[in-house]
Amino acid sequence: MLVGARVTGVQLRRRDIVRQAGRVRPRDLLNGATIDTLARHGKEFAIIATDHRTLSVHLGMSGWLSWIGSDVGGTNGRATLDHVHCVWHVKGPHASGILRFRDPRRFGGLWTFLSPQDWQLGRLHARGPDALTIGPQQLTRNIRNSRRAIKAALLDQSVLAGVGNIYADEALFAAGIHPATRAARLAGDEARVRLLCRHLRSVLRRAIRAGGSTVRSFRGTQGDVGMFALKHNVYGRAGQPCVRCSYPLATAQIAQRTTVYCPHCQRKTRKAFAQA
DNA sequence: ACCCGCACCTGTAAGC
DNA sequence: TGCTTACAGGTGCGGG
Repeated sequence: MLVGARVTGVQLRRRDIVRQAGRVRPRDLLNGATIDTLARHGKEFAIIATDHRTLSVHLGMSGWLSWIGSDVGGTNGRATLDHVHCVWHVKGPHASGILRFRDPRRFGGLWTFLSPQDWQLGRLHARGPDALTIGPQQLTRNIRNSRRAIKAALLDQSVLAGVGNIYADEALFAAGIHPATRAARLAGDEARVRLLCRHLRSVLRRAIRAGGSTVRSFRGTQGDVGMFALKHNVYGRAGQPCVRCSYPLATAQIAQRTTVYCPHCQRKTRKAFAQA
């Protein structure tokens, strides 16, 4: 809906959601631009204009981009303007409508750049490879000198970009890896790193296909809930029986985040797993 | 160099 | 009902 369309108006309702010093002009927020492409790396998204102006968006914990097509008076049309920090009016050959950035907690934000290269330099330089494409060799290289828990490493966006608390827990469960396993120790086990990479990709792909994980407030651009939470095997299921072995799922705090895992299916070493 | 702990926000649900 | 507390999808920074 956005690609090929022209931004005919921008309304910034809350200045400090744009993470930039000094004045923010409408043109910084793509006013007047024609949208050329959309890009994403990890959890960061960008709208790139034909004149190379680039606006990047991070949703943080509670951010939401919503689309209200002017042709449908959908339910989003009556949605509240509470915590809507920026509004774009868009006219295009395929669709016209209103894009809104809403973020109650304001952990998310907008970043403005003159080119996609500036976006790379300014925001992506410290990010690891995207979780959907990272290979076992790259992952091994990025964790082999780290003594922290593998869960903490997966949450570190400079190791790999795109995995958060939900999908870290889900991927570790799928791969049968204990979340507290030392990253460097795991790096020494080629087979298990390969397994982890495969499951990271598969969990993320399936979650995207299901429209994401709605735990409480998450919504897709059309206001729809994501159905992947129904498929969570561990996240949000502490105390409930493991789907694989029925043993009650345990919780731990790792990197200050609630971590849910199966103490039976996720052993720290393959040896222990084999002995079980 | 690495990584922990906390701060940054608001909304919601549970407990009393 | 109303007040208090705990917790939630993320990241950036100070400092140990």
